[in-house]
Amino acid sequence: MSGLPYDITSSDSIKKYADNLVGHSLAQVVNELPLDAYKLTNKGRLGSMVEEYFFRYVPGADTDHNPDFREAGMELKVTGVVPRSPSEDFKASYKAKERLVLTMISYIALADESWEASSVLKKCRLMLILFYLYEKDISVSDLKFVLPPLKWEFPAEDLEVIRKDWYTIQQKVLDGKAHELSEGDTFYLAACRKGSGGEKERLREQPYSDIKAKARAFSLKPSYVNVMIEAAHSETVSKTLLESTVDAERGIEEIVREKFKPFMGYDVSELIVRFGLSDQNLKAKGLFHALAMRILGTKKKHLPEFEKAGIILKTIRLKANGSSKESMSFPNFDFIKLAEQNWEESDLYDILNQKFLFIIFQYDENDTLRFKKIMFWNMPYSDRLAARTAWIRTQQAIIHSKPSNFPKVSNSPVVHVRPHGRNALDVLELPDGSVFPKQCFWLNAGYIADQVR
DNA sequence: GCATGATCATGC
DNA sequence: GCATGATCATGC
Repeated sequence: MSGLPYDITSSDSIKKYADNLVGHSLAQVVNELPLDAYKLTNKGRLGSMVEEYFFRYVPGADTDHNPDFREAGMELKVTGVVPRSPSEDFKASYKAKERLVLTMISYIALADESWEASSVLKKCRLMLILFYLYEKDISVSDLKFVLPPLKWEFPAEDLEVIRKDWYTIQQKVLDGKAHELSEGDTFYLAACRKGSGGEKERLREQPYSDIKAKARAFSLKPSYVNVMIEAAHSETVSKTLLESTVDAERGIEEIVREKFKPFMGYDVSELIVRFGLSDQNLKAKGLFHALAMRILGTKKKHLPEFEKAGIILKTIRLKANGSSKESMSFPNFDFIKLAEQNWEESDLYDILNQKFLFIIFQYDENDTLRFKKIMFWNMPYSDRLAARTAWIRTQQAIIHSKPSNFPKVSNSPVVHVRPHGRNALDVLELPDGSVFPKQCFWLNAGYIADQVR
């Protein structure tokens, strides 16, 4: 056995291990970095340091253009991103700092290769890309990794464009014009300059001309890397919860518990980074909901299994003392419709008969919000009776145009009624023709805390 | 443009 | 410190 915390033959296992880097710098996740690592500011060293100290993986001498993780057939790439300016109308809020260098070009070898047997394809067919936030003059050990690691396989159409690019570059070499290569020659794959121009350039030989050419490497253009960054943002782990009949046999509840279990006790801000939500608006009120869905493996707001089972996912923030920070809202109701319904045909009746999945967070003594646990819940019968009483009082208040009689926390033990619109001007009509701010039923914060305990 | 899933703000 | 009223970012 390798003794490594991941399976070197499995690209998925390697990727999963790489998740541990997200939100951190190398110095934060590796206990014993050599001292000089803290002084290095040459970003080019980061890739090999990640390989050596994080993956603790040092493959044998590579004379044959194998990918870094030879057994898994996957090349590791570490590349810098910088924030996009807010005005740029892109989803991702990072962009590539630079082109992504794939492998050095040997003009001599290139002349005799075919694309299918080329060193660049052999090495980079499958890549694991780690994105770090570029900062000037920062030690490489302190650079933070952002975005989820991206396991990248070129889409077939892209690979075709790249194949043509590769032949364009090769043709220039065959024409004895390696010294005239330019990044503008090609579309996705480019022959980029390698080595700084300032110092005495080390020129290279080319096979069909005596003129020496600048050292170049195969690279993906920054624009292409930006597409990869988009992909890292939007990558979906899985669309469904139950990925096999084996999962299905174990049941929704167990699978869900398993998904959340690894993150119990985690600082929520850490999870937000790990699940690629860090660059979204952290004030979005659906943030924790989005986080929960990502832990479940989807970027969407719905999971088919939850839809089918009628499971309502709700997030709860508890204070350090165990009381709930907020009451829990439901969709707003139509006054006129509610006035005409029976309890059994009401929306609230439906909701309270459904199964809930509570995702529970709690502030610790240091005011750090941590993921505490999950809980499947449905409302006990006696509490549904209390909710019915509140619903009937609400109906009476509507019928008699007395919104001030809506049940309140102070006079209703389980649910109460409160505004739920865009603002006070977001109104609906009452049966008497007047309007009133939209309202909805809320589970009392105190009641939630009791149920969670 | 509105429903959704929430959190924020304030007054008692 | 809680109850109540108000509002927000987002996705469909």
